[in-house]
Amino acid sequence: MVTITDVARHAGVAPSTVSYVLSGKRAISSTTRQRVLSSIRVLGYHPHAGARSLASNRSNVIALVLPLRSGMHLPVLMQFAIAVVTTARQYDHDVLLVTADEGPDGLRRVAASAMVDAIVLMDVELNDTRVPLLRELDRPSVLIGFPAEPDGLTCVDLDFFQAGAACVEHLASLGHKDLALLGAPPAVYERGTGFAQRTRAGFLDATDRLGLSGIAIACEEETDQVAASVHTLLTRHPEVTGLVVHNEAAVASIMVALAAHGRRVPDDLSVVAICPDEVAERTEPTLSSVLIPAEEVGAQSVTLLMRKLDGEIVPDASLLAPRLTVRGSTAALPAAHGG
Amino acid sequence: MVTITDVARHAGVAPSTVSYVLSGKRAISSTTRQRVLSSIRVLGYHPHAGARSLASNRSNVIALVLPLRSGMHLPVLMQFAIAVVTTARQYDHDVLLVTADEGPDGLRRVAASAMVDAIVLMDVELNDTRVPLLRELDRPSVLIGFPAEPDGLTCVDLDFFQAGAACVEHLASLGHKDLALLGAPPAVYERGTGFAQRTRAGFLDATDRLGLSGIAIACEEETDQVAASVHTLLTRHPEVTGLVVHNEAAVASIMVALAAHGRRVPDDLSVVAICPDEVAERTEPTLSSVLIPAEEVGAQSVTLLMRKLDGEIVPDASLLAPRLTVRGSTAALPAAHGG
DNA sequence: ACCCTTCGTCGAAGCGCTTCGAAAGTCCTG
DNA sequence: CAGGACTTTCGAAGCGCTTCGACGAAGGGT
Repeated sequence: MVTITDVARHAGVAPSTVSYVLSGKRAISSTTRQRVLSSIRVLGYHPHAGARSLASNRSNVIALVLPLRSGMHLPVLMQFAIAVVTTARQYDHDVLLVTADEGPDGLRRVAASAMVDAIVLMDVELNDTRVPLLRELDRPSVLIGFPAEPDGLTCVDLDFFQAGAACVEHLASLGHKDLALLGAPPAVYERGTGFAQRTRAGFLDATDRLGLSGIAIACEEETDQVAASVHTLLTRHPEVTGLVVHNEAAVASIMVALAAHGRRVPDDLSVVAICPDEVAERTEPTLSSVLIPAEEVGAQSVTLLMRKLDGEIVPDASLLAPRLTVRGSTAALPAAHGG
Repeated sequence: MVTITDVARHAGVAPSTVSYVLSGKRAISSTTRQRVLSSIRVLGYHPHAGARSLASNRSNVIALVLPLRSGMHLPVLMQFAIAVVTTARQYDHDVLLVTADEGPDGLRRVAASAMVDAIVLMDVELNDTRVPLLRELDRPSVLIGFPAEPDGLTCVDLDFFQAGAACVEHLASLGHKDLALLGAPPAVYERGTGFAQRTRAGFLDATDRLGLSGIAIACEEETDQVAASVHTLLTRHPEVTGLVVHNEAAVASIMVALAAHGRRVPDDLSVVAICPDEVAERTEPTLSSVLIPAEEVGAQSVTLLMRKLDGEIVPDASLLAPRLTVRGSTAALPAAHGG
């Protein structure tokens, strides 16, 4: 192994000088710096991470904590993770992947052993058991999602309230007056995952505000139950012409169920989904949708974390604006509608 | 921060004694051990990871390297990742997530800086640029997937050859004689990702061996192109009654396209897929399938890695046997078939 | 010519841990 | 009861790095 002493000897300087060249914490003359850098290159020197973290109290590693319930939609989780890693690297940090199945102890361990400098919590729930722990740990942290009491915590997420509203506004602009929301499974609402509720609130608020009729119902993920939900909705509320779907897993089944009911999309019924682009583009017709900007959320959370590590004060809540992409599943309501 | 010296003082022993209690590398009397352990608990001591890695040359961290092309199916990747983390924890190791977008340098960096003891490479391709680097690094490693020249490398994967064969055998056992394989997109075959080719080889070998007719064609992932492929297949080869699908992303579209052609599954056509269970269970009818045992592969790779870290010799190739689950998409060929 | 800065570099201490050799204590054996 | 063989614990060195104080050399003002 090549050590800083080897580099120093090769360059004819003191080890501390090499350290200062690398960290830039003191001025080093240009000629010396060049000599040191070239020695580093020649010898293929890489600082020993452990030694560095021992001496400097900084590991340059952040923890990325996966949610407790892996019921969460995996591809989106993965997109988050990739964005977090990529962004962290831009700040010269690495990422330690921590699962919650050790319980909160895993978090405590990586923090207390000085393995990580800071923490990103993914897919935070309203009553997340990891959150109290986070408060007692002294490490900077950022949450993706919102817990019940986010005071003093830094949280990042898509603005689901706005997302729900954006869907309503889009449908309203096309002339639709009778809207429905097919949301997450009932269990998700009960569990109190914030995003489902916030979407529903945004949906209801917007329909109210615009003087439209809006029905919000939960929706399971399994094909047959989806069919049942759709059946119930369409028979009880045949007047509905605009449908908002906030349930990635059920999207495909819902489209099938609508077809089975003889409702053509978008001719008879316009559909807007809140889901990743890839899901929206894999249906027939493609879905107008509000995407979950996983990359943006991941990148933003790391950026905030780095600012906190630098001692900056950052805003408590960062809500990323929804972006609605119009595709093939929404169309204007025909002028003469039976009503 | 609580250090080993604090613990030693509290327990009335030398720091080295505490260290030996923790590592078990020397015998410590039961009474002393109890005293030390209780001090550790009382003080809430966690060893400093950096100091430990500096002194012992072991970081107890392994690198998990994501594939270069994130085109790979993300949920499966995530399942791998979770399994790797969970298993690593059982061996008291943590996992550093490394993306390949820094190029091979990222790998070199984490290895050379002693940040990780060993490396797991996910989704290895036939001509993977990371593989030569792995050979020059001295760290133990395990690959998930097979490169073109796996000599001397430890590789783990589903046995795709057997998987292709298993699908054929299942269909054959139901009396089907004319089979087809809808595989990965052409680009995947060209790129040389081993698993696609191995499945095809297994499929063709088995049809050959059993004296069946077998047609293997590639298949894109987009809905309209899938429809075109299915159309071509069914019109050119109307005799086909058994279909093997090895393309997760296209599964749903294929089912739709078959229906559009008036082919009922499984009445007119039996379908077996090679895909994760969740995909197989979300179609109508549910799909008989060979699953990609992501958890098993992830766990197995870590287990092998740990054995290598302990200096054991492990087998070069670990092929996990396919397991076929019969669901609703396969049925016996009616005795009298127009042929 | 002198003192006072400023700049660039060096040397040494110390981060918290592991590990090796040795010391102290215990127990047999002859 | 001396001497060997263990057992259990200690002390100190050292892992590779950062950082702080200090020092010599230049430069500026008087």
